[in-house]
Amino acid sequence: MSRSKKKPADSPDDALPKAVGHRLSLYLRELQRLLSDGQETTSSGRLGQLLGISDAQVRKDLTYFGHFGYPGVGYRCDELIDAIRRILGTDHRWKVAMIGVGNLGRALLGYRGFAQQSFDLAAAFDVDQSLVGRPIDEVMVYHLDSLDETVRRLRIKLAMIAVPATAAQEVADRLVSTGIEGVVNFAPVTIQLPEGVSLIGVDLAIEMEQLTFAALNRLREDRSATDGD
Amino acid sequence: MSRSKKKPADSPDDALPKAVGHRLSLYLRELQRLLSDGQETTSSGRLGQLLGISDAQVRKDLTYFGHFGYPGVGYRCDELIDAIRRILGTDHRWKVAMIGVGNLGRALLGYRGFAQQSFDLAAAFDVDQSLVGRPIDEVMVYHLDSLDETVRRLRIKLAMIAVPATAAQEVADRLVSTGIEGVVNFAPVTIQLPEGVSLIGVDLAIEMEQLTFAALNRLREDRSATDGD
DNA sequence: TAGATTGTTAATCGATTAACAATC
DNA sequence: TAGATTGTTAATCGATTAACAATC
Repeated sequence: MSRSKKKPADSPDDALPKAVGHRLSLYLRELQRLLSDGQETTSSGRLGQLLGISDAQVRKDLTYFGHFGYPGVGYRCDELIDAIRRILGTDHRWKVAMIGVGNLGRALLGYRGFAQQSFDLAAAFDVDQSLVGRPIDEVMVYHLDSLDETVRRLRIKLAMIAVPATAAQEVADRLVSTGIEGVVNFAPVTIQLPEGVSLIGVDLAIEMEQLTFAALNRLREDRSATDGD
Repeated sequence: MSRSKKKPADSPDDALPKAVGHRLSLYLRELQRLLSDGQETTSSGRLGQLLGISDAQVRKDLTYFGHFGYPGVGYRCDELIDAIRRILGTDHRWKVAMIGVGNLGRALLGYRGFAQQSFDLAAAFDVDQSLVGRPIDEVMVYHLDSLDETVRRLRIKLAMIAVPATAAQEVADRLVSTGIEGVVNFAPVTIQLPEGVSLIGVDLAIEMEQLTFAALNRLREDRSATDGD
């Protein structure tokens, strides 16, 4: 029997509920801000208040992977930051490839927020020969033909797809064959990946749609609340 | 009594479950692709397959706001597209303001995907005088000081925040006072808005963290699946 | 008609919240 | 000690799935 009934505090044996992941990132961002504001400790109540969720939710999320709190006191920001980074996998750095150096890809190459959270843009790729061979924001641009060779040589494990929708699936397939571990797809199209590769889709037009949907939904709520009286 | 027990087919009186909104956008994107590929009809099974969700889920989502299907046949793509756009609010166009014309803001001004889904970038704002007064990608750049006046004059209802994290909350507050209806925040910080304004947060570093989290979670799953045997 | 697929109900599953003893 | 806050259990809530009669 290689395993006890209770999980060890800091290396969970079971997958965490899906919804927890995103909140962990929000906790981390908030904790980093609190710490840089000079706050040494905080509480589930405070954290929940800042993020608009309940204190019980915060504590529950954190207990999935250990016991970091001090009853009567709260949590030490630095300890909790370290713990969450371990869970998210950002306690070490990751190399990232950018595929597509058009409008959006170029902007993302210049975004400093990635490096701050342990992601290093290690290479960019495009089919436009006029872009190849020259760095953009200190990231070298390679021809897409060298994708497999370059990704393997530099040991890149993650990629962002910022190519036109029509090319996204083919690029994704080529990335998979390099042995990549995860992909963020910015192209406005659903792509299919095999089981073993993580996929996050970010569609900017869809985010805007969620805004108008929420605005209309608010009207629908109001209507049903005041209706029938 | 102004209302029957059953909801009318195409104008729901109750707010839709939160999780449904995002899937509606995915259905819409897929339907538009199917239609442009010449598919006149599709089915819940096919749609679910393309998006990796169950056929029951698709049908359930669609029945929240009506009966569009033809038993034995499926759904007409064009009808369903129209219906979903009505629900999302993209059956008419929306004017959008971009606040912050740095790296990211500029890239977003050039993104054609917004216009395709009914969002028109109507004005951009920055504090950098050297940018003010000249259009970028056909969008005029105004000084942030004229935010209130310009947003009201152009009847802009939505905004994107692409300013540094430290300025995001103040910009958000100023937007609220113009009477804006919704905001997408690209700054990596939590901002607080009053009840009546919709807020979507898009943090690109957090999306990357979700990728590494998912990759590690996969390992945790495998470990617990093969463990204890 | 036989085959396909919807709309809908009931059962299941998972996630959130409330409550409180244990702890500092 | 009194006050604050954790970790955890049980109750609640909401979302997903399975199943199937109704329909074309």
